[in-house]
Amino acid sequence: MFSKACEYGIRATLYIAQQSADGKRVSLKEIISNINSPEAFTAKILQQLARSGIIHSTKGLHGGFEVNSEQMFRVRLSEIVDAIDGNAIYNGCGLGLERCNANKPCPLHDQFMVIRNNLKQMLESTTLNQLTSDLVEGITCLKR
Amino acid sequence: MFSKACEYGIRATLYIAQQSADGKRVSLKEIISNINSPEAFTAKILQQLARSGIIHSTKGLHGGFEVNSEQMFRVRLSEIVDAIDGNAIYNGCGLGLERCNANKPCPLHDQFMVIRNNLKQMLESTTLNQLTSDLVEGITCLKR
DNA sequence: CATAAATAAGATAAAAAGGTCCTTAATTCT
DNA sequence: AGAATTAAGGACCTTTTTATCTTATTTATG
Repeated sequence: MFSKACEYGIRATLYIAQQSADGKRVSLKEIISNINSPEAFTAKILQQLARSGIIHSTKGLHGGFEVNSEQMFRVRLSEIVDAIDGNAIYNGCGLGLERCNANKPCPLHDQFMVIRNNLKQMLESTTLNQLTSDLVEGITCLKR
Repeated sequence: MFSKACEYGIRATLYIAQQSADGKRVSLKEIISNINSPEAFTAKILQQLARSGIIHSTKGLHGGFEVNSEQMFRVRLSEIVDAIDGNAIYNGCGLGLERCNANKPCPLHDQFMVIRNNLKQMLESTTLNQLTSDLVEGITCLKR
């Protein structure tokens, strides 16, 4: 469904958000050990997320990553997916046709439309904030 | 969503089914020109589909591919996807966790469950037969 | 039976995704 | 100022996916 980079990106962002909700800034090392992801690769993804305005990064001693309160409430999962995987998952044809639309649809056009719209709707309506509370309470987890 | 191989596999199978509904056996060259896919790569995928019992192949002069009537009514899209991409799209965790389940769910477990179940249900309930009539009538298409 | 037409199969190549390493830049503490 | 710590960035490597090339094998037909 998503690329590995996108999976790590979402998990990392949620971990950062969880800790930010607690007023804590976190380092790359702390992130990777809590989401179980490869260090250097995760660093690249975090750079990308920071450049996209999804998370905030600070260099130097006591630096690290955080999600400010504006981001906590504004950022939707769709924004992370767009930043890393692009919009092919919503816009592209499920069977790989270049120009597939209601006029000249592929045989699964309507069926895919329903599923993709559900996915799109879910990602666009879910904010970081909504997912952090269950994490904080230990109901959900980001590794294993 | 699906790999390129799977996209070509579904399109090829539907083209073969469409022609089989008309009593015609089709060659690799005819398939690729009608679904717009790379020749040698498509040949590999067709081998795999034939080994999996999804289509039937015949060697030699006047050979080619066809879908017999048993296959036409038995084969679901899910069977093609399973044969080429495996079941990760249904079974795997959306965020890439090894062991994600209702007891220790990832933050998107429930949301993904709904979407995946819809997809699974759609693929498992759709037969080749159901998709060929619209193709024959020119309502849907397999290239462009 | 030779030939042409067709798929099967194995080896190879190219491109993309996944991942690492090393140096640089920024910041803070002493 | 200098050392320590942290992220940023560029080059590089590895694996997987996508795709091709070459050589069998099969079969209908003149």
